[in-house]
Order: sequence, then structure tokens, then C-alpha cells
Amino acid sequence: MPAAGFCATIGAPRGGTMAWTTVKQIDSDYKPLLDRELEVRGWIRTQRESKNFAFIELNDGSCFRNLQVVYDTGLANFAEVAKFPLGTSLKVTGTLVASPGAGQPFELKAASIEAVGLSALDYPLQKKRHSFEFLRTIPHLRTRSNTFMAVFRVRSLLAFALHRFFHERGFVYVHTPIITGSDCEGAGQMFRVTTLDPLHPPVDAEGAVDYSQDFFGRETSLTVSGQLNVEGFCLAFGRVYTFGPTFRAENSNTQRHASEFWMIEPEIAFADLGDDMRLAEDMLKYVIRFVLEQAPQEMEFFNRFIDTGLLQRLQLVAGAEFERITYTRAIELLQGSGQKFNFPPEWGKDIQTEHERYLTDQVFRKPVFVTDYPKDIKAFYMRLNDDGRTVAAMDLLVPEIGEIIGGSQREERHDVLRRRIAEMGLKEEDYRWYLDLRRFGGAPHAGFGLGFERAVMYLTGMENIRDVIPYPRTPKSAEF
RNA sequence: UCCUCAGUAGCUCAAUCGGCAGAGCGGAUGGCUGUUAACCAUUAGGUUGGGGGUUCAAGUCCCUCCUGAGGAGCCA
Repeated sequence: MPAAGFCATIGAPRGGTMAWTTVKQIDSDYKPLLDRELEVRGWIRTQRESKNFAFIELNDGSCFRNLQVVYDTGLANFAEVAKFPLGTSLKVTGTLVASPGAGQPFELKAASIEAVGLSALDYPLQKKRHSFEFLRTIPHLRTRSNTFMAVFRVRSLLAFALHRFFHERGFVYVHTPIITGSDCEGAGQMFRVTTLDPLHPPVDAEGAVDYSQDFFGRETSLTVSGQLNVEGFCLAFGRVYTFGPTFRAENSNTQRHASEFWMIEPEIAFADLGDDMRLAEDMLKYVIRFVLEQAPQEMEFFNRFIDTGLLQRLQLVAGAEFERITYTRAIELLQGSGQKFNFPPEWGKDIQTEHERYLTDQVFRKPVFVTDYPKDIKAFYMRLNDDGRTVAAMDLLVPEIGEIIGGSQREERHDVLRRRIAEMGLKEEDYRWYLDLRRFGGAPHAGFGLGFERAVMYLTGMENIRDVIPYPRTPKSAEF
């Protein structure tokens, strides 16, 4: 645990308009507050009592650190307070004093302790480590545990850092739609959005469901990506990004997939794939530094209890040049590795998880961009390279997590894009508006998608995406 | 969706070849003059995930369903 004063420091200490003091205010500079009368409000994390005195670890959410409250039989309600169950919310007044104990520099010597809301005796969080699996069954309460308080503060800071990064560089934040009428966004199975009666939907002459009678007068779904929409804004504002929820109805059961997740998708005009990669690299380094600086207590906690190499790895990455390697070279490297793979690497085939792992964990040990994939395994909108067989795509692979970013330079040539749409067996009329962007002053442009949760995982060392989303949605699981 | 493993007290787990269902933590009660997941003592707590089967006997073996985890595919 770092010394006092290292609670997340962004912004003013919370509590400026409050009638009481926050732990964060105390922690950020406790010395001027010594011997002062304070009121704090928060929840009992743990309690240790003896015959004549007792200790409460109080957490008020403003700060990772708990405030140790000391009280003794001088309190009229001493016996009652000593029986307050874990989780009880409290109002405490007292004097801030230097702590004689070793675990904390200061503590609050209580003059009065009042329960705001008593906790029931079956409060599920105990004074011991719980499995993440169990905590997933109580997402509404796991926020009161060290790990999840740290995860969700880092998640919040990371979102802020991303916004700040883009705004410092003149990007415009665009809210692309969540309900979409196009089923052609390219990526994956979509969730249908409808108000039709599931048992008796209207049918057309051929007996098919008649979506013209649906709420929007057509078939609609939840978005799987804001990219195509944001391109329209890119070719007006120049530098834009989206940051919002996306939905995939894929039956994926892994540590890295969720049915609802957040994505950041920047898009830059008059830019090529190299610009795109530089942006991605700058962005990741920026947010890593930001979070290390703003959440030292949380990051120290992760480094100690979740992933021992975390801080060292992040500091290294924040300073290192990311590796860049073409797909073709990656395949050669994999083929020449002498490594046994379940799927032999072969040009024209996708790079498998085991291949990614080898590249990031064995060969480079840092983030690596893989570029210029065969056109047949990538999306229609990616710009065709001069060789006619690869496209200007890039994936950023990071150790432990795998793919964290996928991006490309977009095909800006109207005729080439039309041909690619036809080649991929797509219907041109579905993409008329998208093709318009190439007819009316098109320009080379590029962008990428960063999986927000994967970034949180990368920054915290957490291994399961379900543990970095407040209320995770995965196949067969949407209880809360 | 496929493969593998798992499900026993509130939590974390044990239970030998199929033979009396247990421990630690947490809870309750009592003790303890500075604790740090405090400590010491006493105590309550079970339809062994659901259903079916084999057997004198099933937590244990078989079938099936449900749930979870890990891996794969798909991707971010």
C-alpha cells in the first residue's frame, strides 16, 4: 500500500459541496486535518473488536483506501456499534489523529457512530478472499470488494483518459446509433430489435414476417460497430471517434468475449495505415501513463494480488516502440519457428490464437502490429494494396490478451470499393450511402476499433471480461 | 457451437476401493487494554445442482438435463 496522498488524484477531491469529509480528501493531504473534528460517511468493510475498544475499516467509495475508525467504551452505544454487521452504512464524527498502528498513517477517533442503514446478517461479503466466480453471482455487491472497487475506478479513469486523449488532439466525439437499420455492418450475428408480437407476427403474401409493419417499418438490430456511420462524420470533421456500447449475438464462451461491450472507434481523414498505427500506439501509451499516474493505489493492488508483473510490463510498454510486422512476414516467422501448432500457419489462413500467443508472448514480448492481411479474410471496406492480394489492415496483438485493436485504411476509390462489394457477394444498394462518401469528395482515411473491456483487462491484469463489466451480458446470462 | 473439467454448509474446500457427510472461514454466544483477513473458547448450520437408473448400500458408478469454469472457433 503506497503512503497517504496517492488516492486517484484526478479533479478536485470529492466532497466540495458535501457537509462531510471524504476519505479521499483526508488521504490526499491529511496533515492539515489532524486534531480537527470531521464527519465521514461510508460502509463497514471489516470490524475488529475487543472488550473496551474496537476498529472499523470504513470505505466511502471516494478512495481505494479504507479509513480506520477507532472507538471505545466512551461511546454510549459501544456495545451496539460493535455488533453492526459488515456492510452497514455509517455516519461517524470524530477527531483525525496520527495512528499509532503500523497499517495506516492516520485514523479517526470516533466521538459518535450512527448506523444510517444496518446490514442484514447474511451479507455475502466476508473478511476473506472470495472467488471471482462467486462474486459474479452478486454483481450489485461485489463493487464493495477491493478488487472490483479498483477495477471499476480504473474503468472510469480509462474512459476519461480516452476522451481526453482524443479531445487534446482535436477529435470530435460522435454518437453513432445503437439501433441500426442496416444488417450489413459486417461483423457478426446481430440482436433483433422489434415490437412485433413474437407469437403472432404479421406475415406478407409469401408467409414471411412482414417487417414493414414493425416499429421502424423495417428490420432493425442493435449495432455491432459504429464504423460505417462514423466515416460520414470523418469526411466532414476530419478527426472523429465513437465510444459506445456494441452488441454481438455470437455464442462465444470465452474470457475475452461478451454480448454487450464498449468500443472506441476513431476515424481520421487524409491518413494512411501508418498514421492509423501511430494513433493507436500513442493512444495506448497515453492511457497507460494516465491510469498509472491517477490510480496508483489501485494499480499497486493489481500488481500485488492479481498480476505480479503488471506494473513492470505497463511501464515497459508505455516507453517501448511497438513492433510492426506484415502478415506475410508473420506467417514466415511462424512457419520457421520450429514450434508445434495445432493449426499449421499457412498464407491465406487466419492467424490462430496459438499463433498470436507465440508472437506476443514468446517472440516480441510487447505489443505488435500485424499488417497487410490477405484480402479474402478481411472486410470489404479495407483498402486494397497495390499487390492486389492484400489489404491495408492492422491488428494490434498484446501479450496475455491477444487482439485488442483491429483497424484499417478504408477503400476510398469508388470503383475499387464497388468491385470489392460485388466480389464479397454483398448488395450494392445496401451500401449506397456509404459509396456516396467516395463520390462527393472522398479522401484516404483510416480508423480502428479498440475493445474497451480488453483495454481494461490489459491495464488491470484481470483475466475475465466478466470481471471488468459492471453487469456483464454473456450467452445464457443477463440476470441483473 | 464443439472439446475438457467441475457443481458437497453462507463462502473456500475435504470425504481412500461404493460403506456413519467433515474442516477452516463467516454467523451466533462468551472472553480478551491497539487491532490490521486480529486472537481464544463454545455453538448452530446439509434434500451432496435437478430428474432417472444400477446396488443390500450412491456425494462417489451409469443416463439425462441445468449451471459454471477452462480451451477452440468467431472477434473487439
